[in-house]
Amino acid sequence: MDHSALFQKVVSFASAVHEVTHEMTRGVKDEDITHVQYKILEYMMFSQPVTPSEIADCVNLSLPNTSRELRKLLEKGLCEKGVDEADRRRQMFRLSEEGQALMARVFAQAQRGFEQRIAGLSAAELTGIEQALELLRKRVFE
Amino acid sequence: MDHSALFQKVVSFASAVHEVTHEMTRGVKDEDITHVQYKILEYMMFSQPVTPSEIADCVNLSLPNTSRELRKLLEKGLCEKGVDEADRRRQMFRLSEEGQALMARVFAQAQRGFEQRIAGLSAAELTGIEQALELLRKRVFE
DNA sequence: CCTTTTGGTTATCAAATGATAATGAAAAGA
DNA sequence: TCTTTTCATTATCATTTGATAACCAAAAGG
Repeated sequence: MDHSALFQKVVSFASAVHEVTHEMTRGVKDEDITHVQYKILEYMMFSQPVTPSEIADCVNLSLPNTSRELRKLLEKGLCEKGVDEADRRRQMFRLSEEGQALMARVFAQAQRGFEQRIAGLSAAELTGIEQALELLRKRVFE
Repeated sequence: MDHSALFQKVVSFASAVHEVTHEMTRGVKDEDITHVQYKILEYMMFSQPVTPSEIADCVNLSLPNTSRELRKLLEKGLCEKGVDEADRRRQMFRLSEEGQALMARVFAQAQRGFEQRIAGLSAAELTGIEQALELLRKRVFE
């Protein structure tokens, strides 16, 4: 079975998501971090604590490069490191206070952009959006 | 009015889209092009012909850098250049045969990944996906 | 005409990212 | 215990990307 038409819609949808994301997170430029460093911090926000291997998987980075970026984040004081006492090979990373504050700033600005986008929508429409998000996430985007 | 919860869902959804996109387009690595070059070709697929300025806008690239990447794509024979006779400052770019073939290969592989993701879904569910895509695109992602 | 603006190109440099090899330390397994 | 595997780090290099200045040609606008 061929679903070319649907596939093309998904592709161009993904492209739109990329562009809007890029626009909404432009506040990152005001902070002293690079784009991949931001991705790492963002990932830490949603799942803490995390190991370098997990980060490498989810952010699509090699382990050595992940390690390098984590070191930079540590130097900037944006995250903290601990050891998993159950398995002392595993290094556990989490956001520091400062890292949380940074992400709060970036998110606050992004959220303002988001609020503008959805301004004027009814409660029913917002529910529709939420359901659409969940549907796509479950069926298409893992 | 504050929609933090919905906003967070959008953020993590966008992140999932990024990841799946990355996974589906890993066929790009087999081709002799970089990621931004691929983005440019992808953009050309959906709107042809395009000027450097338009590309720069949509791919979030400065004009000089866009020009540089377009030159590389020309050298690789993946796109063609023409002049807008109405306004001879404007350069019109479009995919070459070879560029189309390249994109066809990448898309074919990506579509296989997509087909696997949606394998086993009913026609009704597919329609639901399509509607969700359109809703989100219109209300949230421009 | 002459000036200004717009669209594009080239050149150049700094920074970020990708890739790989070598190493170490802890755990798992024989 | 000894070997192998896993997780992580450091170091290094090539490539890609970002940013900026200088420049050119065509159009627009007096």
